[in-house]
Amino acid sequence: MGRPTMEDVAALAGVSRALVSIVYRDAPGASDATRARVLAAGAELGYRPDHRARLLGRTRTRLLGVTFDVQASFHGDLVEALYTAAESAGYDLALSAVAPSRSESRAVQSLLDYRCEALILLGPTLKPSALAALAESQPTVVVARKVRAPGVDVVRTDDTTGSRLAVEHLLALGHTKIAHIDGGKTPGSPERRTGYRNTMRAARLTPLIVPGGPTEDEGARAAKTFLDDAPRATAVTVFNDRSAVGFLDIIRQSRRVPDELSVIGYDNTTVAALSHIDLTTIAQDTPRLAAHATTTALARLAGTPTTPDQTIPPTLIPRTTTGPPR
Amino acid sequence: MGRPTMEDVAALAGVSRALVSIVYRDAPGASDATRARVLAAGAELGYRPDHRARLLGRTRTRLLGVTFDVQASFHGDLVEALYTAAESAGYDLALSAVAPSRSESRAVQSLLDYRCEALILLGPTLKPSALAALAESQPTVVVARKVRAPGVDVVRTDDTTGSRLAVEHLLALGHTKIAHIDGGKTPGSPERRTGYRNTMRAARLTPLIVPGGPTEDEGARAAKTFLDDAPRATAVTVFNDRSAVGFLDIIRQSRRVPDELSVIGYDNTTVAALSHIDLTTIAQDTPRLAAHATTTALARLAGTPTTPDQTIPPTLIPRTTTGPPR
DNA sequence: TGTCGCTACTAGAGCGCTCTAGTCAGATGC
DNA sequence: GCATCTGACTAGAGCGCTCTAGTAGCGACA
Repeated sequence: MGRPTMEDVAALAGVSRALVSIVYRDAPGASDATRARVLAAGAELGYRPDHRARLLGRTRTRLLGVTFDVQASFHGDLVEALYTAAESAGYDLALSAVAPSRSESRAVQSLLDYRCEALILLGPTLKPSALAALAESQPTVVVARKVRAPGVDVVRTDDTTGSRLAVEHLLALGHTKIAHIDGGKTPGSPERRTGYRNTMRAARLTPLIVPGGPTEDEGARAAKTFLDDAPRATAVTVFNDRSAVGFLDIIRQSRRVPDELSVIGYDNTTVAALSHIDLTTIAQDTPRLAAHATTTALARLAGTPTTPDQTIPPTLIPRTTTGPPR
Repeated sequence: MGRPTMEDVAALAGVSRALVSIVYRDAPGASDATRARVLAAGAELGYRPDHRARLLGRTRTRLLGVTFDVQASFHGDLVEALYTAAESAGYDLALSAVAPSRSESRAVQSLLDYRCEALILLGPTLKPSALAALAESQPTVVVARKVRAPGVDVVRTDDTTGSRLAVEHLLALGHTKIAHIDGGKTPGSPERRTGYRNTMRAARLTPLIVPGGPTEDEGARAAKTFLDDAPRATAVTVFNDRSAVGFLDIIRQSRRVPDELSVIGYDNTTVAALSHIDLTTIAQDTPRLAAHATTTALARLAGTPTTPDQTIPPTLIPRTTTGPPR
């Protein structure tokens, strides 16, 4: 027999199936008394509308497909924020995980099979051409990656501003000898480098960039280069938290942090927040990223023009790895 | 007009809708020639079966509902493994995230609305009574948490064995003075403590347990207690990786690791694998956990008797925080 | 030649909803 | 008193599939 259907509720309440539908959709056309009676009958039977049938019945699925990397904790934050954003727009989320053994195109296909109205891809690695192809059949929003693909909307953090915030924080503390450990050719690295350089120049200071990369190891390696290249620097902005953690691990052997050296990371990962690391960092504004992604997808759906590349300003999270110079 | 339907494919291939269904379900009853012709027509139209309609049409949804914590990277591993396990059983996964702003019961309800055949809950925090209630309407498997609730199957790592492995690794390296930093009243803590104690006793050694907890801070605090209580210990097994990382951070100020002190964590988190931490640890066998969870759910579905509490042995991941005593 | 058995296919009734196009009282207007 | 309107409710046709029951065609066998 399985779970109760709308028919069962209708029979118990002594009304038609259609009326039950009206009540459960919260649509106009039922008196308050009947409404209450139907809901009571539904509750008694433990009725819950079948989502599949509901989706099939109406033209619009009110479903937003989201792909995310199962390992990226930043994606976790975004998914949470997307739930909130989608819900307030009356949409539901269909999640599809990307993992080493589950490719992104696989994940996307399964979302399409559910007839999601739009796609929100978190940090996708698909080629621009593949993204453009997806965008042809439904609105496609890329979050947290800078890509140019026709028809694809991008919502990302303004990394140039992020870097500027980091440098300005250090300037405000009184630092003048500020170096930057860069992220090599990682996405986002050019923007963060530019933000650093521009802010330094605006303050009439000399930028000093140490080559680095996105991992702890590269941060650790950069620490050695840093000691040689910029021994007199009193502060450093690092490409990201992971790199900063590796950097700190080495640098602490010869410098007290923050007394002798202030360090800022980027991303506000959970590792940065660990009490024994307690890294000052730049946080991406996940609720706004999520809200903009949702709004953009819905705007496309509605045929409203969208801004294809939106940047959201990040914020500084001051912790204990930064302080005034000695 | 939207996406092509089965009807469109049928028309193009010059066959009935039912035949197209047969072909796409890979069911017997179509000649090879027709099969090819139908698939060609489908490909030409870019047809993909509508998942919702497919689910509605058949009695069984072949859908496994999974709740997971969006922040727990361990859950990420499990989700990946579950995709693999479910797929080989011909099932698909419906994911529902649990987050601070999205309660577990919320997540479960949305899975039920999709008429999942069974529920797989990763580290759920629901009360046993709530779990039992869920188990009444469909198979419910709890992964990575020890709970006793009628009708609920549990699949978890054998933590006693995990602790034993840790101690045996240290014994094999030649250690005899081995302490344990425990996890307080965290789930799993009693089992891990027991495993440590039993293995020590079996080796005719005196167990020494230092109170601790699951976080970095508690690990760091335990490090101070440890230096007072067990100054002569040459090795220590810590409740989990997070605690071990905090412990290491403090202990390294007075002891060289592993020369003067060997340290083992538990969980094999990504943090443990970071090259500058490189923590020897105990890894949970996620593929097997996932496989057992899936198998158990399907067995319940089939009416086969299940083992309500299954434990999977973990494995030791040797890294550089352990070595022979000086 | 009749009928049995097969394979290859089709017709059509669901699945559990949504939603358009009604019906049918009873209130309102003139 | 009659047409008109409105609010409350129902009938029934989909949505895009699955799946059971059934048919058509054909070779085999007695």
